[in-house]
Amino acid sequence: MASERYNFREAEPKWRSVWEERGSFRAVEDPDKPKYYVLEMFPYPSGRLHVGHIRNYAIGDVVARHRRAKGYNVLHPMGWDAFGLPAENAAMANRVHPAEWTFENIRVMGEQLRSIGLSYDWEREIATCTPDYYVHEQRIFLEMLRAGLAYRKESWVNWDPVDHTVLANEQVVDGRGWRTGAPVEKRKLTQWFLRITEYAEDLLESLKTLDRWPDRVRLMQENWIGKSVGAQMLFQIKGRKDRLEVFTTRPDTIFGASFCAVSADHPLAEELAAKDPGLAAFVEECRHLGTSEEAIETAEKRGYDTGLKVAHPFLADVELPVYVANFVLMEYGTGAIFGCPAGDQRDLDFARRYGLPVIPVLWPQTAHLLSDAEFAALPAETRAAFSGSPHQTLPDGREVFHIADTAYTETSRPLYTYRLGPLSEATQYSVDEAKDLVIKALEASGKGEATVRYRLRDWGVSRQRYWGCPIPIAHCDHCGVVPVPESDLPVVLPDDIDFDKPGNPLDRHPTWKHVDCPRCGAAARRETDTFDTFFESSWYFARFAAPNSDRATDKAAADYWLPVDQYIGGIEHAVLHLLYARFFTRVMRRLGYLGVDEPFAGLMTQGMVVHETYRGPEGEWLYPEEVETRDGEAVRIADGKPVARGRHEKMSKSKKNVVGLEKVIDAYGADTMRLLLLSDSPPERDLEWTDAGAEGAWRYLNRVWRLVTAPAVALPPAGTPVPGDLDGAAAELRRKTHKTIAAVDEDLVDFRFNRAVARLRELTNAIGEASEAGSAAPGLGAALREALESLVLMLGPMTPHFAEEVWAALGHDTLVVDTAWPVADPALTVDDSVTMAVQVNGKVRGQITVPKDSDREAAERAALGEPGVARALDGKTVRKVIVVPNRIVNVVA
RNA sequence: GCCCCUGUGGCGGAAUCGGUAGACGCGGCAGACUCAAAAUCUGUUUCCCGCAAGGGAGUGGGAGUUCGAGUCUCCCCGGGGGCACCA
Repeated sequence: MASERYNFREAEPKWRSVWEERGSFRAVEDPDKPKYYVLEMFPYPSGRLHVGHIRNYAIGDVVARHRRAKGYNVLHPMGWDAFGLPAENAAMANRVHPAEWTFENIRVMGEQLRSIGLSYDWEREIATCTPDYYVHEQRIFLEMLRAGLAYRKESWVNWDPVDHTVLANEQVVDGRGWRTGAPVEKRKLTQWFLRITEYAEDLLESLKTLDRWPDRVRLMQENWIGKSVGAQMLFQIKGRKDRLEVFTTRPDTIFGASFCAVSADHPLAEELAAKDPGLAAFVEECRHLGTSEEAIETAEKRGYDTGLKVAHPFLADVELPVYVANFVLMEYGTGAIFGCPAGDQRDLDFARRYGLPVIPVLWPQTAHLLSDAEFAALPAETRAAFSGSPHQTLPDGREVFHIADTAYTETSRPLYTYRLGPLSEATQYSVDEAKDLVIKALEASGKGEATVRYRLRDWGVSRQRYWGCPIPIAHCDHCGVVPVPESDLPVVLPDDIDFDKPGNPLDRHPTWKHVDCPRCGAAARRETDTFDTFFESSWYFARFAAPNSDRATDKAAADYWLPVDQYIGGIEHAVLHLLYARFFTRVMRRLGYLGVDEPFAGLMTQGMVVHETYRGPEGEWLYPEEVETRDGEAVRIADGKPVARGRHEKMSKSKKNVVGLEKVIDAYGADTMRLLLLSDSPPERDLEWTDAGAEGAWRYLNRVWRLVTAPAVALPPAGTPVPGDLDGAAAELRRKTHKTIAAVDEDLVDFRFNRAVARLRELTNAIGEASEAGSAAPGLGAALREALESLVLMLGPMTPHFAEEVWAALGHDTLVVDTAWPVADPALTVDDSVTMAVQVNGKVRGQITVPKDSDREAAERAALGEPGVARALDGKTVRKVIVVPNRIVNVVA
């Protein structure tokens, strides 16, 4: 006798071991089958998983299982992004070795992932902190070094004072470290860099080919790469031999230039500061200026006059003073600018402060350019209006232009009146024409040229930390920087380290860093920096193709599996990991490892799982299980004190609004959790986790369970064909079944899991209704069996254990994971008759049911015969009837 | 400041092409079963007027295009995100 409720506690472990024994998810290259590589961003093993983490994997598993059922050869691997700072922090806090901490977390999280029935090929599991894995990146690095794609240089870097390490530009968010949130300091250090900028144009251009990526992510990468088209200009420094190199996107404004300025970090500033204590003090001050948003908003535009002058490239009698200015960034362009106060607000603020000329070079062609004298003659209140905009209409009707303290940056007008110095006196050009004229003149005189600049910087990969991949380099007093020979790889991290003091334990290790120079044999020092941990995640997808290869990957296997057909992960990696991985793929192709340029053909960025937050009487965060609702008020269970319900936020340990995985699985089973994670919201949006939602999903599974185990109408045995000539409830159910199959298939391909679930629930409702409606109808049992079996097969990707249990209960001795996706009969997905709405003047006044594809006349006749329509038309003349076949009739009266 | 996304019942959301707005679920309400409860089932649930039949309004606000607009165009408002002293 079947139990009234589905027993997930027994069923879930049982089916998992069946799949495991049969190797159901093992991936083997097979050239005769279409391949499909689905990958979820692999996790950092930080501790325990909660339900918020699972959404990503649940989505990936639906995709993998659906594709498998559709006949694809699916690769669905899982691994661990296992190097990282939390392991070191845990080591310092708990005196546990980072490796021990990491592998324990991998064990726990691996068990957790296994407990939800994800269809991974666990034989391909990798952990990036093992020498087996990182030896390959040491080799790739040495190959990059030889190819000129890696280099060492001294530069200003972002220093995280809490983690005691350098950060890449991508890891600095609003002037703060991405992990610690601490304000980033500037330090000058010698670091290893990877030449990602060499691929800037390719990375930008190829974004256009990634048509299965969200536009949002492509846009963010586009902004990050930040292409600017402009000109490089050379200004001769008076009394010196060298020239000042400046980058501008607006060469057309050169005739409005009134000064040049360089960054405090510019070599010229450093050189001059050595002899000028005032300048040295100013430079020092600039370096301490914060880079946060508030700091920038409030910072005044300040400068220090170096006393140097440069020649204007076109005007022989004009000299421009050179300042060191606090608003010029060394990181962008050349670290030097020319200032055109009329066309740039910062330059204008600066010019007003230091009494520099403001020379308009462009203004709306219809406006009269006021001279200073004309402007001074205006009444005070009229002059005040120019603070808002330099373009004004005077009380006497004259349209005029004069710059007070707002620069004129308008660029949307096609034509300006330009003052292009000797190139042309005031005349009309578009901005683009003016730029071209100036650039041609620059190139003709050897004082500059058209150029393209990118915001993207080379990727600094040195980290002053222990728990990362050692950089395979030795430093020798005689030979300098010497790569470790390939035969000596891997350079393995030492185990015996201590974390008593902050900083890098590799630096303090008594023996590890001492090594004989690979070139001359003299005593040398190992590089003690390790790689940025984004190094590991930049190529792991290629390793999964051949996880045991003695090369980073196997070319044939990689050619078979790559690119990843569907990648799934959080939006937070839109520029970090996803950009680095695209770069690495290009590098690995160049080095002969891969045959593709783009690692991820399809990308889906899933939303977060959010949960209500709770705060107790003292404002402290409370876990959901500490809170209950009494008489509509939230109270703390322990003492009944009132609890404030807060915003619904991303599940996080710090806000305590997490729901433990084990708790949910214990109460409802993994399938209920999976179903809820898929059903309530579209995957790219945030999803609210509620107990009521879990209850609802659990109720649904039991409803299906009862329909199968206690059917109202006896089901024929498995394998009984459905009669071709059904009618009534049986025929209707059959149509519903086939329509659902077609629709769900499409929904899953398009990641509309919430809609797929809704359709399955509709089919379930239809099954329930049909069993009640016509117990005597001929063929109903067979139609019910077909409906139930289709339903179960379609539930397979979402609730896999449940589907197997129900499939067996339906009398099958096969597995759902080995059964093909149901096929919709096209003849059964369309109806013979259609219901059309009838509108009168755009308002719905009735409905008609007519044979499908009825001609216009028939539909019109039926529509006008509707009582509700006739009533609405009473006393009116029909002027026009619009018939949209099979959809709508609109009567215009 | 620039760029992007988004706004639909009490709530999550559906409406693929401009064609019956609110599928499906959550929550609520009423009822059945029960000694009672749980579980389950049935009905109902956008708002307003009405006993009802029926009518009116309605997709953030305003205008427009159209026989017809949640969907297209323009302006405005709210929410979220990205970039940013970027020359």
